[in-house]
Amino acid sequence: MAPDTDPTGPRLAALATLLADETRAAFCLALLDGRAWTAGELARHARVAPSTASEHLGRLVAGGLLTEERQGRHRYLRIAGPAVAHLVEDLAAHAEPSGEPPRTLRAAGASHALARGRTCYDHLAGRLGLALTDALTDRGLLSQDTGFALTDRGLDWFREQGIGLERTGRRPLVRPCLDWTERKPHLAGVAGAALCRHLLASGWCVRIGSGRAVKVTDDGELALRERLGIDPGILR
Amino acid sequence: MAPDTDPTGPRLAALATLLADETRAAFCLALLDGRAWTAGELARHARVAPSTASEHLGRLVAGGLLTEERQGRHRYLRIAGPAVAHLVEDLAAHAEPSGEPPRTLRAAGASHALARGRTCYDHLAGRLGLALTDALTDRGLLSQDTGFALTDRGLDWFREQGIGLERTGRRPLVRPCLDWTERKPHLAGVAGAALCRHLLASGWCVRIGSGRAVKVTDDGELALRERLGIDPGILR
DNA sequence: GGGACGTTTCGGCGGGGACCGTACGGTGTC
DNA sequence: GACACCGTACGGTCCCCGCCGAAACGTCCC
Repeated sequence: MAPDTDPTGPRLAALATLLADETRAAFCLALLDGRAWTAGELARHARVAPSTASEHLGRLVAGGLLTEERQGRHRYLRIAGPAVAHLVEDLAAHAEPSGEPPRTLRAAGASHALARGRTCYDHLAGRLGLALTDALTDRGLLSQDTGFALTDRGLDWFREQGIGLERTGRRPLVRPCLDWTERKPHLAGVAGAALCRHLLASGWCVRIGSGRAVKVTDDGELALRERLGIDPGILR
Repeated sequence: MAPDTDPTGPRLAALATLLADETRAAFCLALLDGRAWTAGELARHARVAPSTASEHLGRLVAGGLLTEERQGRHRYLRIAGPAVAHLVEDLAAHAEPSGEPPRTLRAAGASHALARGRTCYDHLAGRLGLALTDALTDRGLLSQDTGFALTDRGLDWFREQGIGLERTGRRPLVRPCLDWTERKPHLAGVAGAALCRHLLASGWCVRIGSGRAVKVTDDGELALRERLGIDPGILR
């Protein structure tokens, strides 16, 4: 029996409290695009007064979920790290009951772009992320039969493509990420982040507007078909 | 940019709210032993009035985190499933700042037993869980180099031991679980649960008292040394 | 310097929820 | 049937916290 003075309960509750508010949850979800937002942008996004946002952001930073960077009169905020991003993603995946179609046209348009491809903190998700993951799996570079791991041939492939896989700290090389639109896992972890950086750096995909949506370029369609046999039609 | 009417935020907040209370968090952590507790037991454990516990349990059940089973005048409660257990574990792991030694002697004694071996919902954790995971890894049955997956030899080993690995639904065959005492991942998922069941059924380990602590029996020490080369000294 | 802008601090309001005690219904036991 | 026991419904209290507006501070630009 756990001792009644187990400090884990209060700490778990404190952590959950940070995400237990609609405004703070909206902040964290928005920041899942992996980039830095200003306090004002977040306030407008969540439709609350700047003063309200300021308080919330103070708590999220104090709680270690976000980090801040002051530049002049701006306060830039981002998710504190991959572990936090993973946590929020995981929680969001559990919160989503099932496939529920969006209602408004604008939401439908936005969610269509997001469903096609987007960043999920530092890796790719949406149909694009899934297509990459499936292609790696089909070609025997990634094994999902008995877990989730790169094969030896997969390691070679990353090396051939010139995609470095420097392991930093305790972060896993690969990790499945189950996001809340697709219901299948896609590639995350060090390799997922490296692959995302590589596609963006090569100009194979680009960000759309200011959000987390991304789209594959013409060069990208060619490269992905050549190197991974991905049918461009899937990505549209 | 995510639409402002994205329903994910409110749902995420609602889910987090369920764990954002010390009493409810204590309930969920206690139930992580994987067994059913009565409402009264949980109330005493968390030091709240029965009526208070009843309200909390109602919310947790309504929110899908717990399931209930009525038997006579008792109300038995358990974690709703592996996904929920995983979620709570994950959150608890993030909530724990770092290795902080317990203060009271009773807590030290209890946490010592828990550190040696315990169930983590349906698989084994603590030094025992870690020793099993490490042994499987050292013998090339489990690969952690490029992800987390059973090897072909690992699949054979489970078969030889007569441990069935029936996959149910979408649950992964293996999954790393990072709990909050050890800082290294141990084996979870279908295989982790099957291994735990096998050890308990074979009498190689038994539960201590009414909690989630387990200890290895003499038979178990022999079997684990023979089959996985585990030094019994590690488990003490 | 002046003015626009981003952000923070503070006071105050309002609502939700965590808690308890009490009373009550259902269940098992003598 | 009387009694202990487990769980629940209800009323009431208290406190926390999410929100805003107003005012102030710092920064950037002209």
